[in-house]
Amino acid sequence: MSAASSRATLIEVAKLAGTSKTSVSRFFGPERERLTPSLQTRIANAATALGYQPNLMARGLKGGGSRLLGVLVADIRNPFSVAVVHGIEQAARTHGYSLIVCNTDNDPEQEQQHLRLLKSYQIEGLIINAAGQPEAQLQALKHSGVPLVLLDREVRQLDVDVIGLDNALAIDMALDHLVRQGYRSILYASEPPAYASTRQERLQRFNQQAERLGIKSQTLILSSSAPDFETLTAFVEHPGSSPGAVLCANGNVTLAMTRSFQQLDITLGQTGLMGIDELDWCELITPGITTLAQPTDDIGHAAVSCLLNQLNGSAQASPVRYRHAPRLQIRGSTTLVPNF
Amino acid sequence: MSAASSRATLIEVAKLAGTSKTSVSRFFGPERERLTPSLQTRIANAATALGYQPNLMARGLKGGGSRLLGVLVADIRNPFSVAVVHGIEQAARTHGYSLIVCNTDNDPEQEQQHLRLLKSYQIEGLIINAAGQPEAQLQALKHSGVPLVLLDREVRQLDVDVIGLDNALAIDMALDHLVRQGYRSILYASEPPAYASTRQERLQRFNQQAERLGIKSQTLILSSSAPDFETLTAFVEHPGSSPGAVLCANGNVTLAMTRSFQQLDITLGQTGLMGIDELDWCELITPGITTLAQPTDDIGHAAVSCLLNQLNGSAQASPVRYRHAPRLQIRGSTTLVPNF
DNA sequence: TAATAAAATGGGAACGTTCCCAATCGGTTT
DNA sequence: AAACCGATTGGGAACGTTCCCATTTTATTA
Repeated sequence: MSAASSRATLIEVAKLAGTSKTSVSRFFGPERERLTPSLQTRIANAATALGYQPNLMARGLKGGGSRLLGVLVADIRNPFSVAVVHGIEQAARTHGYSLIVCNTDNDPEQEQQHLRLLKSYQIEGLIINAAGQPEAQLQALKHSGVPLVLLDREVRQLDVDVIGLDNALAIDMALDHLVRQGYRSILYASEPPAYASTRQERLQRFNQQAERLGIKSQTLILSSSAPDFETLTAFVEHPGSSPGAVLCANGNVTLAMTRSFQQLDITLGQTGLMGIDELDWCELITPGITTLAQPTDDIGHAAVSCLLNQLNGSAQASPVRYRHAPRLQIRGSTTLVPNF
Repeated sequence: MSAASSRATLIEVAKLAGTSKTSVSRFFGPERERLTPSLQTRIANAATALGYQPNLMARGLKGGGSRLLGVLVADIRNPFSVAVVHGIEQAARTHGYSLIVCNTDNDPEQEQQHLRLLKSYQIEGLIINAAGQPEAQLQALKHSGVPLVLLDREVRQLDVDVIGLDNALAIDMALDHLVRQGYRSILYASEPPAYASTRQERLQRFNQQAERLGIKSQTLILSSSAPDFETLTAFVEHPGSSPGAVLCANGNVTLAMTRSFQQLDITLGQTGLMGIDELDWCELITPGITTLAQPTDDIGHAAVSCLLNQLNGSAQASPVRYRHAPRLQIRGSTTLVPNF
């Protein structure tokens, strides 16, 4: 019995329950109600007696659906990504789906590889936070009928639903807050915008709005190697006629900038610091770092329901672009204190 | 061609290549070398022409192995867990395996559910960071021939390989460091030790070694609700005849304690603070928090090779208990500075 | 009560692979 | 040149499920 526990099959259950495989199959599918109550209990008993677990591989093979969703994340060690995956997992579970989570470490090469793999597993849907521009592969997937949702980052020339932050709103909220707090010169720090639509959108909106609001603005693109102390020092020492603040495009940048502030001994608040993405430690850096928190669970849930909508055929003709609003978390790093 | 791209099957490739399904199957399996070079190229051409991708569901069904590993994590939002999963993913990928990652949110109920599910997917191995004590289910899995590896936490009465930190060594290193820095009274802060063997081991070793070293010691079990300010205040104000330090059992505790230190306005260093688990922000809290970093990638890799060993039949008779050494990262929070 | 409709159940094929075994194809040896 | 051997190739069954369709049972109507 012990070794057989993994082997209990539909047919064995049927035999024990004195019925046919078809009925047992129905019992475990959506047609359970079509079965006579007495048959239902007989099957239920037999199944539990044998410790039967449907073989999802077999089901996936015959077209009953694999009940698997693919999740392709660009950087699994990014807390934002993990938080979203957490949301996805919750939502998926309540709908009876499991996740194959793949991490590309921001490497387009690995991304291609993983995409091929996910296809092999007959996933019923794919949520992808693209690292490169895997346009061709995704197009192929889409054409072969696999529902697709882009997470956070768009892919050029690919007409599928996108779920993420309302980047324009986020930048507007940030600028509004900073201006309201008295900062008049703003340095926008971002990772290189190439290949990540989110970075481009935010950067573009920043430039646009800064001009519209008549703010003295400047941009700093972080290289992956050494921090750019010169630019930062120059900005802090000559913020123009009024106090300056640094706005960080995402959590990684906030981390890097906080480090730089400390190394250059820049006082938080006196020079403002604000970041998109909420992190555990933002409240711990005295006097606290102001952030725009993304509703990560909501984003995850939205991604899943988007997928399920497509699965149920109730897909929109034109792709949806679902943009979530951030939540402003005000802390000391954007409070201009008199210089003692 | 577009809609057919997902449908290209072994047989179609065989037909195009003018050969049999068996040969094509061999081409994609470990027996490729048995094929004539000319046949190999013919098949390769046909396969790429059709964009063929093996259907892993079918393979999993027929006993060729699902090439899937299950990973069951207790808390996916814990940076330590994510880091280990990252290591697991790397190692798994190089061996041609993919991951089904499930998160239990520390809920034994969900754990049971996920275990059932993973079994359904015919996973070839399971790496589990247990939330509860799912002894029965794991025993059953083991008996049905699925290789098992416990991550970080043991499960009672279950004889399988365990991979994790060398907890005794970690505590010893921490105490050694703290004593060397001049702290003579130590408060050990931990989450409730029930159901998490790691917590028990560390706590036990702490008590044991503190006594052996003749250190004034005390224990604080964090409740999940409100922080225990009284105990902490009392400890800081009456550390006995000499300076006191707080040792945190893991990253979560370090976070909670850092928060408490700030709220109670306790000066880091003057009262020591040290934690097991390295976190992004530990260097950012002035003057930096001393930690014991776990070699997370190594742990992930070890877990996978452990699994593969079992798969290759070269399993040890008695389970291995693989304990990794932490790395001491010294920062200002454990440097006793004169009180100005 | 017979005829008919509706509901419940069962048998068989199919999904795309792997594996076992049989068949064929080279080249050697006598 | 006949016979043989190893290497290479191919045909068919099997894996556990779902789905289509045929069959049986039950309920409804005339």
